[in-house]
Amino acid sequence: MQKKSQQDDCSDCSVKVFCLPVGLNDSVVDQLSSLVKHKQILHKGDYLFKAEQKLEVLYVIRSGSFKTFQQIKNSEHIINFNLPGEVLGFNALSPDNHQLYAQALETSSVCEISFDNLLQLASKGPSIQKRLLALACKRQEKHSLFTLTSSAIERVSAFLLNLSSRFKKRGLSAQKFNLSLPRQDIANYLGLTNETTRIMFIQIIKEGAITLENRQVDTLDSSKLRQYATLN
Amino acid sequence: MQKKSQQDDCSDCSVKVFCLPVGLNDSVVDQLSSLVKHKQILHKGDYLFKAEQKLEVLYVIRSGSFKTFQQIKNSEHIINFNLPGEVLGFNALSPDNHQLYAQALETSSVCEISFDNLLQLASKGPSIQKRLLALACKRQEKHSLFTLTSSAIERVSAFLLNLSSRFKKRGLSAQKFNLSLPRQDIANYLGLTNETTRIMFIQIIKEGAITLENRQVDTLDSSKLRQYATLN
DNA sequence: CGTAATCTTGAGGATCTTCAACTGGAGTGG
DNA sequence: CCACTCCAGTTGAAGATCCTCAAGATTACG
Repeated sequence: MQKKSQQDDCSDCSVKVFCLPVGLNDSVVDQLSSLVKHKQILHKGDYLFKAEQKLEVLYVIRSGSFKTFQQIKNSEHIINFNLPGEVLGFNALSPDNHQLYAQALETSSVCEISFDNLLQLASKGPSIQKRLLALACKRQEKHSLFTLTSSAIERVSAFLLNLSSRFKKRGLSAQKFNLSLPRQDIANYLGLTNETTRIMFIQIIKEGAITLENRQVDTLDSSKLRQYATLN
Repeated sequence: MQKKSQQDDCSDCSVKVFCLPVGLNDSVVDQLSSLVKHKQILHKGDYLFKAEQKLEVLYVIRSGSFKTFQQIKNSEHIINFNLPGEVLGFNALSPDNHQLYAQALETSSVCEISFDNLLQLASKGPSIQKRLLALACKRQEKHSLFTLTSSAIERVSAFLLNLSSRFKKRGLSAQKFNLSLPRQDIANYLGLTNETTRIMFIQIIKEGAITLENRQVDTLDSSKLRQYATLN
């Protein structure tokens, strides 16, 4: 196998601290790195995969962001938003093909790992196996953010807090960040209409828990937000 | 290792067609079988595991039923109902301990498999590895049943259809089955109040889509139910 | 048989959605 | 540079859906 260039090496990747390699030792990471096909570029609106496709590769987001959604009778239901370092594709494991669509929210790049190769590698030791299982399980479910009975303001607050903490984990500001997704998509994700979502945003802004301009959140006050998020 | 008695052998187990061994060849199943500690009995209300406990074993339900739920501020939120053949415990993989409580709804029995031993076995081949990953992913998420914007009647109908198909898969009647769980729990699971849930049940019964006595569903008309479940 | 738990019922009200009209900015073509 | 369309976002009124609450009926179970 040909030696990859420096920039394509997992051990130098800027997202490696959230990505597959977390917790693996260097020699395993090197083997992993050799399996990775790097840097497919997608533009806003491009699909990374669609429902019904078979699982052949897992994708790791290297930059940008994606949304995953299911399509029911011409209406889409957004399942998740995904940020750099997150792994997409596990949902295709059972049943045997993708259940979701994954679409780029902005210009983004991904790494590809052939699923078969990954399983081969996993056979060699339980560490990567355990890591794979943990990733497969981690796929955030909404009930970790809010419950089916949460009110509109709880959902919006929980969403903002969740985004904030995920940006922070990535070394970005927890107070200032960009909502790369349209208001409509946020509402859809939260199970609300965009009108209701807007009213909640206004309320949150009035109370001084965030300031917002265009899609740019500034000065997020997480303690105030937490008050809203945990009324239930 | 001591030879297990006939009744404790996976290859003779009545739930093996839904359980871990699905799709594995006989020799792997034999190895798996030797790892399994059989038949812990739990009674109604007993906990199989609680949140914060560390993951040491996976459980397979052999008979009976369980509910899993999370506890937030003294109120429980039911995540799932589980039937024989289903595997419990994966939710403890990430982060490093159980996030949920699992409680028996009736007298039930489970098999235990040490997680470490299972990983050892998985190292020997990608088939069981893939099976494990698939199971970890399969844990039904509610968005496969209904969405956050589904109405009360859609949720109740979808719930009944889901139960029906799961019983059918287990060789039981899809038309007649027992709701082993109190109305309150159904409502909680669906994100509704028990009053609303009851009204929906009444409506469904009036339309002739099911008949119901105590907790016993008879003559479930799945095509009528499907009409309700897919209004969205 | 008695107590506790679960289920039932109905009135009133809060929350969220629906609908329809309006605003404003981005992109396009004259 | 201006008019035009298109799309996302904004706003408010009216109404549907679902929840809250409280009280009574029924069932489960020791």
